[in-house]
Amino acid sequence: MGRPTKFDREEAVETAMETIWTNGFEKSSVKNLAETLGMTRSSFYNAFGTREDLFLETVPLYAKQSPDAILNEAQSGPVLPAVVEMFRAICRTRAADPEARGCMIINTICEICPDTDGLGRDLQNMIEASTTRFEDLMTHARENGELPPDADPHAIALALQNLMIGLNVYSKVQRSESELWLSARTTLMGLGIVAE
Amino acid sequence: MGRPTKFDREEAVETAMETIWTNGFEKSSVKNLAETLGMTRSSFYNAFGTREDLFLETVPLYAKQSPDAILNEAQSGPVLPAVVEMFRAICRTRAADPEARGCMIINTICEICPDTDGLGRDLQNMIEASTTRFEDLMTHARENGELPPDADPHAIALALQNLMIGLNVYSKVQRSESELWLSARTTLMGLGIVAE
DNA sequence: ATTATTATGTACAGATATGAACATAACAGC
DNA sequence: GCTGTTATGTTCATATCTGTACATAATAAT
Repeated sequence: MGRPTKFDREEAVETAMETIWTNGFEKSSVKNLAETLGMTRSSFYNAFGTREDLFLETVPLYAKQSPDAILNEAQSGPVLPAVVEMFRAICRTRAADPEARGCMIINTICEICPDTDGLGRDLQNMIEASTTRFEDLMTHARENGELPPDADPHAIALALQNLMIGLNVYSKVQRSESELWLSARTTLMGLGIVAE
Repeated sequence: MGRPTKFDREEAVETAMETIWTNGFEKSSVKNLAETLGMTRSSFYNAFGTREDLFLETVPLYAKQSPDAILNEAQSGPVLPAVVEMFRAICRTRAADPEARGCMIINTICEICPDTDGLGRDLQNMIEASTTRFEDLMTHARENGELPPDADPHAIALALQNLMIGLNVYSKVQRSESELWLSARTTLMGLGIVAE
């Protein structure tokens, strides 16, 4: 029913993600995006609604390939090695990116926050969810005996969240993987997440 | 000699700083800035050159009131308390800003980096200088006996630099001073910068 | 084939941006 | 008063961007 779309939506969302990731949200104008996607602005508005709508549609796709995705897999057994591996992956991935794009989500936060309503609110919620995930993992680790009984999961989670944000931004100017990892590892050692 | 300027340059630079800090570098167009400064674009170009030139002119002014300015004062005696006080000041200042603007320098890095030449290069150098300052302070602290002899000033400096970047960005979505400080304090305790 | 539905293309009207060219204004010094 | 110098104002030529409005094209269902 109705005229069929000339483009593949999934493909378009992925292209949009790459464009926004590379050029930033604000620089990715509707005109720019529509041209990149090979359609008129008219079709863009019709297919995706606002630019913010499309951005939100790219988020799950981005999340799938984000270094922190491994933390979403159900952990059986020790959790700290997975956390360490994630931070290692952040350092590796960000340093390996020749375009030094950092993290699309955190870049967008830098660009548009503060913004209590709309997209800014959504981004804020994503960070909150990430922090909660860290806290759950730390609580689990304490129950596991991976962390001492007097460890504070909430405090550690906040520190990890900050470390994660920092690395993704720092990687834009600090292009050495080993220096990034030294920064992360030193912090993680202090937090008792990595042993030696 | 020549027609006198109608505006006070220092005042104009400060206004420009506030504008860029609040709205971001990219959103501060020459038109926008010129209007805010009460002059035509023509006068703007004549007085300041490019937008990047003006930005660089605002940097020393920004640096003067930045929370990390206290680290530039020559330290006689213990250095770690000054470092702790600086991180406390970052949390306090960023949380107290009703506009949640974060740090002007780091915001601009997020916006325009990667960018190996031009303004991006300058910003990269600023971060490098900051890291070196941390490393000097940590070396000093080790000689002072404030840090153990086996402490690694370089590694700690990288961790502190990352913490600093993280806090300034995190503060845009985490608006609670106490949560920010808990994040920072937990990291600092792990690094042996703050005792209890 | 007609109809309803949806995608797409074109056009409008206005806002914003850039940088340069050129004229004009206001001063200092001779 | 004239001249050189610099700040400022005006205008030009373009380009980008936004959102909407309306026409057209291509399908599915009847």
